[in-house]
Amino acid sequence: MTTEKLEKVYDPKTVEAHFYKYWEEGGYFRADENKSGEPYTIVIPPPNVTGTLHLGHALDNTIQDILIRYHRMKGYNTLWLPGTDHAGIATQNVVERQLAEEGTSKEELGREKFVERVWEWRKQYGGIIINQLKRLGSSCDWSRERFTMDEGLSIAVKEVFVTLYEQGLLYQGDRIINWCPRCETALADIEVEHKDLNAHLYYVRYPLAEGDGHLIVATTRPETMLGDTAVAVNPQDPRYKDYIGREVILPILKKRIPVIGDDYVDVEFGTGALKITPAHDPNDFEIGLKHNLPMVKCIDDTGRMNEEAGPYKGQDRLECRKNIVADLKKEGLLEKIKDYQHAVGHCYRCKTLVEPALSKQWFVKVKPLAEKAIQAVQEDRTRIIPSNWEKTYFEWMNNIRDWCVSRQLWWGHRIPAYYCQDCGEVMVSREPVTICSVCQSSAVEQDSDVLDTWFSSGLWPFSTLGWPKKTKELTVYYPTSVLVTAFDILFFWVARMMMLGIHFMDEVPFGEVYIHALVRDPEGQKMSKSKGNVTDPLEIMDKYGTDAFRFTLAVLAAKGRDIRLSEERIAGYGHFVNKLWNAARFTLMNLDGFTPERLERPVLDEKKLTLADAWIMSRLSSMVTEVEKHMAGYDFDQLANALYQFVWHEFCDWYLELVKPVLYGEDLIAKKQTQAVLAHVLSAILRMLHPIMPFVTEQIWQKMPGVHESIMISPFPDPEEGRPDPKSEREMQLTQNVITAIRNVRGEMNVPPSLEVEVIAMDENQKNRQLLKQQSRDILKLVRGKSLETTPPKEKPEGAAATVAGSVEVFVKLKGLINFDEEARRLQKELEKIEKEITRSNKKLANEDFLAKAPVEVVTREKEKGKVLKEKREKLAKNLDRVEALKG
RNA sequence: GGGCGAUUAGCUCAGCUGGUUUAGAGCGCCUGCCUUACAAGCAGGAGGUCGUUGGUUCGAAUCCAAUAUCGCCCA
Repeated sequence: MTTEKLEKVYDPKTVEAHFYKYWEEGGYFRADENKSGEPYTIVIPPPNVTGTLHLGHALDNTIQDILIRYHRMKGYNTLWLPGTDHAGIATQNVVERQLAEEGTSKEELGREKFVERVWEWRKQYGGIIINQLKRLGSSCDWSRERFTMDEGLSIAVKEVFVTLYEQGLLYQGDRIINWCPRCETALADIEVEHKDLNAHLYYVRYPLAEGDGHLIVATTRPETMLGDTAVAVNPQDPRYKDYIGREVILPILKKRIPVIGDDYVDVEFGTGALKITPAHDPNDFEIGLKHNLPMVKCIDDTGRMNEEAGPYKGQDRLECRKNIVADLKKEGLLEKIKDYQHAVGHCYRCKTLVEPALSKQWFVKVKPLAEKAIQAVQEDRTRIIPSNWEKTYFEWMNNIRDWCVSRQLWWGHRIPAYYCQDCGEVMVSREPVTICSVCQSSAVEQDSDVLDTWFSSGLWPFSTLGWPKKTKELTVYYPTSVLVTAFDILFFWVARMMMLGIHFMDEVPFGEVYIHALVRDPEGQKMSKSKGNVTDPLEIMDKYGTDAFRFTLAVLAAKGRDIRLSEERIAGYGHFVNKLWNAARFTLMNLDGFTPERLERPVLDEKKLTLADAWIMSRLSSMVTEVEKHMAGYDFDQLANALYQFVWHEFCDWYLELVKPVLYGEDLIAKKQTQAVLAHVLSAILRMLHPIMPFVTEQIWQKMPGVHESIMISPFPDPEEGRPDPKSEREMQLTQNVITAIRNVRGEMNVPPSLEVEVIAMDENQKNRQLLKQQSRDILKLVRGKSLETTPPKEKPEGAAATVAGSVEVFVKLKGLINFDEEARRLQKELEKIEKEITRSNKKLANEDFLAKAPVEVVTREKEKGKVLKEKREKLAKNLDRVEALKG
């Protein structure tokens, strides 16, 4: 058969588009729950529908795709389930902005119309990130794509909400929550980002109601004093304990408020007297409850002061702060202002300053759920990799507080709680409620709030498989095998899935959690749009090809490390893709007339294998073993590096060069055998690389003789496809050393490239001589040599440069060319190197403690090493003497 | 304030449970080559007291302690 040739340069663009379509249309991504085989499941961390692919996604999905493609080739029943997240706040913000541009607003539109608009928006733009994932080569089962607002997933959400309510694990209550005045919604604790701000500590005098004097309180938020309902001091504090029970006048509002005693007050902080604002601070709230204080909210939902703020009503909270400080100063009640640095909460979506505020919300009682989630990790039912994240996980889970799940948004899962307008009854129900179950009134209204997006994504590993229905998919694919994500959503998402998965499925949602690094810019900064340091993965893929990009991500994905992505690095691995391409081009050019019986296990005449063939087969065997090891350990950097090393520096640099004489030679039987090995090793390389570089490997694969199917479903190589052969590896090692030594001489002595040199190799070891004789054709070819004489040690040739490779003394005849000064210098340099090593080795061996305490094999090895070094030194020294004499 | 991590070649990073590592890779640098797979290439080369100081050990880039610098998370 004839082989189609490849183009000279690999062109990623056409290949990528072509093969993605080929895979998708061929149904290669599709999972089948009725198929046999051990299941291997990954659910994608669903990106926001509003999102576009960033480097974090690229890394995350590249890793998942590597795992999925690998396991698919290994014969697992593989499912990679994709989808997107409805991203409540983010999506609502996007559509609101769109409305603003049109000169309207969601309020003008009304809730129903607005939600329709969001769905429309989703239909139009929601597929963007999905297409970008395809661009990356992700082999997801798109026929199972899910969206957190899908009907099925919405049923799951309702079921979970109602069940938790029935179990007493979900309640409505008045608590301090984090309020974003821009988004006008409550946020969960972890949706708040704390940033250090340079602020001020204001010392304010609160005059005593009876008699002279005052208490000074220190606060960072003077505007909240309008909601103060007490001043607290520590009862142990001698400065203040007599004030307890008296009253002070709240400045500005001139209200009388009590001085109370509470251990909570830190005597060291500020003045030791603490203003208490129960409606605007979580700690003050607790104290307020304990002491039965009134709770006065003075800031409204938009961040403005309300009627409780008296003269400041209608002012923005920060404007009010300025004014109130000015007024206090005027009244002589401001003691001093100190610079003060402290962490202030910001909305993680819009970066607005968050306001702690008293509010009626729905909460999940997470403690009991968290306990089981902690246990699961302690018992290794879920392994977190790398394991140092376990500590962080435990830390967070142990200090977890009730989870505020209601959001004052319009876009999301509407809370299935209903309120009777007549008798006030609260009804939580799976079905819509129209009649009050207590008073039969029909004045029933559903809660206007929606649920936190993470509430629905917390169900992702099982809601996507059909839960609460008992589906075949659930039995086959749950629990999932591994969850791949960055640490920044370990708590947001992973912890929630753990808690809810265990609670509702009675089984952990995933056996392993692989936490990978965060991608940063070359300066180590977190990439963000506001910093303008964002690298667009799509531009990268356009420029260097998807395979080069994916390979780079894999190489950089070392555990427990942030990734700094530089373009030069990607370009470098682009060269690797091209190298592979050209190696394949060469191979295919030389397979004419060859039809493999079996590509995976070539039929070989073991006795007639050339040294190169036996060697590469042996190396291949170890390579496969290594690849499997790294794959199992999530060591993608080592995986990629090992393959790079093997392909470039063993397969290309050595094997392909050694194979040329056979392929161009007359011995047709030998040629056929080498063709079989060559084709086989290339095929194994392609299959090993395919999970990382899917496109180029598929393109080459399709050109291989005898191939009719996608590489995606070809078997992943196993070590048996190679042929472990330590003897050949040893022999090849010696051959390579001799070749390198001669090349070294040529380079150092500036031998003109066109000059073919005569070489003499001396060795007492007869086997070595025989080996070199056998390999002389290859050696001569790789060093541009004219002749190779192998002999036992004898008189050294004149006018030759000498070097040593193992036990072999190598002489390169350079009569007339040789510059003795230069040769002496070269030998001197080599000797110095050796001398250093010998000194080191001698020191070790002279140490009696070493001989006594180190393991025997280490000592033996060291002795052996010392012997070899000394022999080498002797040879070099003799040659140096000779050269020095000739210099004479 | 508590916790985690980093510090290795000019740059970006590997180096896993101490001893075949004489500390590696990519990019960059120097020398020579357009050798019919690849100049996105080939061959050769230079470049590191492994942040600092102590300790453990026969042996430390690797383990321990302190310290410096930087980064992240939590309060």
